[in-house]
This record gives sequence, C-alpha cells and structure tokens, in this order.
Amino acid sequence: MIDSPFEQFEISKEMMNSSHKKFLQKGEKLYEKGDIPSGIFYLSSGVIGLIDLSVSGNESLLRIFSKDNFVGHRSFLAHENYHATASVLSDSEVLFFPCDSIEKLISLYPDLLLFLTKQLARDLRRSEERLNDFTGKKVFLRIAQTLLYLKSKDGNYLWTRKEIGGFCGAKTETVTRALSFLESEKIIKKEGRKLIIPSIENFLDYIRKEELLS
Amino acid sequence: MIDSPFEQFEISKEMMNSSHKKFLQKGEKLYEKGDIPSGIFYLSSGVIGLIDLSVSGNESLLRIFSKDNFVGHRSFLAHENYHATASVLSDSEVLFFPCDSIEKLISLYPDLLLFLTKQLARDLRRSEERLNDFTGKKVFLRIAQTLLYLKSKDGNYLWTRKEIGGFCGAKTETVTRALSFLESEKIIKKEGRKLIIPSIENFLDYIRKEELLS
DNA sequence: CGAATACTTGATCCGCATCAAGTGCCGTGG
DNA sequence: CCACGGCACTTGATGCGGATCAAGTATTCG
Repeated sequence: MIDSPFEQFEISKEMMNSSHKKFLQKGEKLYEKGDIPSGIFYLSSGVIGLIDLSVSGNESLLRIFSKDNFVGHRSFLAHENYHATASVLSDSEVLFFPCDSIEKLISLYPDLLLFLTKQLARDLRRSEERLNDFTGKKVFLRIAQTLLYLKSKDGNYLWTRKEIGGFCGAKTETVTRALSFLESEKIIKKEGRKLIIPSIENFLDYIRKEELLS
Repeated sequence: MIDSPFEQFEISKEMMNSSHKKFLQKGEKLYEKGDIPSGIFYLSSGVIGLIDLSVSGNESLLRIFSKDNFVGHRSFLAHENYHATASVLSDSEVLFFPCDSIEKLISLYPDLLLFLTKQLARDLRRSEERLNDFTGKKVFLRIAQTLLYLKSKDGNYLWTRKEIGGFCGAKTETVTRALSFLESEKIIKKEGRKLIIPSIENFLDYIRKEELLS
C-alpha cells in the first residue's frame, strides 16, 4: 500500500467542479514570495518557474512546473507563506482550488494527499541532489545536465540562457560559453533560438565521460 | 483543518510497541545510499547526518537529524531508494518502524501522514533557500548562518569545521578562517573545541549588517 | 522601423579552493 | 605514565574557475 497508482494525478470531473480556471500570460505572477496561500493550483498547460532573488539581486530558478503539475502545494502543506515567487514563463492555463475545496478533496480522495506527499519527497531529493552538485560539479557539467532536465520538463519551450543559469547557479555568459562548446563538440545544435539535442544517448555518454575526468 | 497540532510528533505507548529500539555508535550508518527502505526511524537521542559524496569526492551534509526527528521518511514516502547515506555523528538511540507497522500507524493516526508531509514541505523550503544562498551569498555569510542553524539543531554537539563546511559548501580551511574572523570580531568565542555564541542578538545583527554590504 | 531583450565573445579580476607545513588534542596500548 | 598515531584545527602562499565588465550582434515585438 501507500502506493499511489498515478504518476500524474488525474483530475476528475468532480474535482474540476470545485476549482475555477485562470489564464495567465507570460510575465504574470501566480503568487509572490511572502503571500499567504489561499489554495493550490494545477497547471493544465504552460510553464511556470519558482523564482527567488538573493540579497545581491541574483535570480535563482528553484523549481519548474509544466503541464499537469500542482503548484503552490508546498506552502499550503507546510502551513507557511510562499518562500518564493511563481512566475509565468509561457502563457498558462491553471485550475485554482481554494483551501476549503482542497481540504474537502483530500478527505474525499485519500490518494491525493499521498500523491502530493510523494511529489514533495521527490522534489526534496532533486533539490538535495542539486545542492550536492553545486559544490561537487563544475558549471559546465551542471549546465549540460540542466539543459537535459529543462528539456524533459518541456521540450518545446525556448529555454533562455538566463533560465538555464538560474537553475544551476551560472551566469548567462557562462551558459552561452558552455552551449557554444557543446555545439562545437556536436553534442547539441542551435537553430535560431531553439536548442536541439540530436541524440540523448550521445549527450548522456558525453556527460558520463566528463564526470569521470572532473 | 489540515493543521497538525504538534511541532514534534508525540510517539505514544502504542506506537512504541510497533517499533524496536536500536543503539548506534558514532561512525555507524543507519542506512546507505542506494539501499531499499524497509521502514522509517525515529531518533530518540543523538545526532545523525544525511551525507552524500560528489563524483569528485566532495562530502555534502544534506540534512541534520537531532532528538525527536524522523529519519528515512523521505525515501519511504517517495517510494525511492535512499539518495544519500545516514551517518551517525554522535551515539544515538533510534526507534525503527518497519514498513507494515508504519503503514498501519498512518491509517490509524491520520495526523501522522500530515505531520510527515509538513516536515517534507519545510525541508524542501530549507533546501531551496540553501540553493539560493549558494549562488547569492558569500561563503563567510553562509558559514555564519550554518553555525547558527547547526547549534539550533543541537547546542551541545561539537560541530566540526568539516561538518559546517559540508552543510554550506565550504572547505574546512575556509570555515577555520571564517570562525577565526568571527572570533576576532567578538561575535563568537572558542573554548577548546567548543564554539560559543555569547549573544545570538549580536550574532544576528552582525549577519544582517554583512548581508547589506554584500 | 526602432526599442528592448536575448545572445555572443574577449579581457580582466577576485573569491575561494588547493597546496603545504605546521600545531594542538585525544585515545590507545605498552 | 608516556609515547604515538591520527584526527581536528590553523595559517600562509599560490592558482584557477567562473564572475564581472565591456562592447558588440541577433532577434523579437510593438
């Protein structure tokens, strides 16, 4: 038991009824750091980034949400205010579940809480793996891995150098250099602003090889 | 609702009955990276560190567990193998709850799952805040903050330079330098191997001041 | 078309790691 | 009891990875 059958949680018709739909445009904020949660969101389409600024004005991309991800559940379940800002990266369609309906849904569908808990548990692992990478891996490797990860979250979205860097702790110039290098090694291709990975296998082989000699 | 009344989960007599006690000595491992969870642990006394090594042999201290913390719940709830090693930092007394009893307990006491979820949610915030600090804050500031945090987890344990550094991405030499500097500024005192913060207020003021001019 | 934003490339700088050579400090066994 | 081996810590000298600065070009959008 304690095994939610879903990797992606199915939003049933009944659940839909206790939510309402919102459309958000690139650049808008779903919520801002410090705000008090009034419910949780479910992203039907689009890309949303969880962003925080450091004292020195550095912009970190903490987490990425794409199609069929819940958003804002961490703060809700922690009973905390938002610790970062959810910024819309590409036009999005979002379902909003106010606190009382999400509470009702959780008691109605026990698997929902298990699902959200599992998400948190996995996000915690990913975050801690990144923490480990920040001190143990060079930027170039982190950038390559990040590119792969972001592509897996949304393969069509045009990830910018700034976003890639924000996710793995690199400046845009550094990302540019890394990507140009990867292109010169024939590991990726650039078509206009689109980044293409011709062969994931080659890409992974390259990363593994680089990891050994670091 | 969805507000667990406990900050620390009370292990009742009945719960105790479905666990068994283990004693572990400094240096032993509660579990190792890659192992399959067979239950979760509850730390009655002692200090345990969640540790991971990078490819380059770098040792990161991902999370710290002290008295009355659950340990190993993340992997259990994520249905994943352990992503890092739980290493005993000081002699510990641990309660072990095998999978089947923890599952029984969760269905018996619904607040238990809510409590664990809340822990995960808060640990995720802390991890993401650290991620942000790694790129946005200088080592000296990270070291000072880490000292404060580790002291809050266990004020008596003699935290080593290596542990402080492992938590915030610094080498032991750098930690030594930072601590010596803080001592010269009268923000901390050293008595043998023990680090003393004479006034938390002064310490916080100092950190805030430093943050502004970074 | 012009303005704003994304990207590129080279030159320089500096924070922290790395290397090196110590000094305590503690536990263990003869 | 002291000798010793080992680990934690200290301090200085040096090096390098990636940030920063600067000066562009390309691309998108109103």
